[in-house]
Amino acid sequence: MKIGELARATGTNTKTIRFYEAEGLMPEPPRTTGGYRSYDGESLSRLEFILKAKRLGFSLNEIRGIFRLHDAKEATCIHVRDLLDQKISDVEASIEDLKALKGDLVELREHSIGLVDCKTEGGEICSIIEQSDVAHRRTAPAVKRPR
Amino acid sequence: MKIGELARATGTNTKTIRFYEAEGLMPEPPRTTGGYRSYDGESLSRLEFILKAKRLGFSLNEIRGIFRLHDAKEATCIHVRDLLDQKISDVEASIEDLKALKGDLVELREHSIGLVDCKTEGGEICSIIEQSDVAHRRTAPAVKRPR
DNA sequence: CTTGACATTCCAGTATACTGGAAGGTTTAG
DNA sequence: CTAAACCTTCCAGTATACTGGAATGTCAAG
Repeated sequence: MKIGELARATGTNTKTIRFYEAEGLMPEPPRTTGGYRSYDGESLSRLEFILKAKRLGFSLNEIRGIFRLHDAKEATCIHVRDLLDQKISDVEASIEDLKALKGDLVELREHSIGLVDCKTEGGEICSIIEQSDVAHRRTAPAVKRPR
Repeated sequence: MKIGELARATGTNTKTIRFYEAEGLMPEPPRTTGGYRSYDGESLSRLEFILKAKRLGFSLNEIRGIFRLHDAKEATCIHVRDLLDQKISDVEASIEDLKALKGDLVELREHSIGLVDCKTEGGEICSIIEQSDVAHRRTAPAVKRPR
């Protein structure tokens, strides 16, 4: 199986697979006489594993950690269970943060209904934001939505 | 006001202020004879504005957009209101994503209680993750928590 | 005059996860 | 034989928001 086939089989692309190899997530596969990477079913499983774990919100670094145990032939389940617990509590905390942020934003939005214009009087930039009292907030998390 | 004082007054640091200047968020201030940046109250307001907006989850790029209007002497409130609406719906969508992710993770966690060990039998890496059916999920958002 | 705190510029690095492109080699069909 | 499709390496760039450090200059106190 060449790299392009593996890419198609997993819904990734060749760049990403080579990147994972360079990052030590995928093992270096044997090569054909022409120098092409030649993958087997194990590579396919490994790549599928990476993609599943990523979908669950594991970082490449966390995935690397799982593989380190696996490649040292140690049991990974206990470790993964811990990661899972950690991730669940991180996700819960993130949800709470976002709810608090949403509260602040909605309040600001409601407050801004009355303002027809906040045209720069005396050095103001935008009274909606300037009049917000967000000293209690930590910097909000990124919420960029994929298009 | 020198850069260090401005930093102290706002709870930032000098590196960040110079960075904002390089990014076009802070104007280039006048210099003392010695070449030191010399800030006034307007700079202070501007920096405070940046920090408030950031706390509300606006990116530097979005803040730049607000300033572009302001510096062109156009009303910023309508624009900010739109940003606010956008951000609110982004935050709502993020919350929903995270709830779905949490559901998946909790399910996996519960499923994993029964497993004493998933020691590598026949090429398995970790059955907790491998047996998860996450084809329906898009890649989960980052949930790294600041320590 | 010296010392220390503060300032300057400039370049480079951090973290994350890739992506783009150049320049070239291999394989397969026609 | 040639053209297309696919592969190779290597370097650099994307986005975000800074941070670190070197080498050097300024200023006020003692």
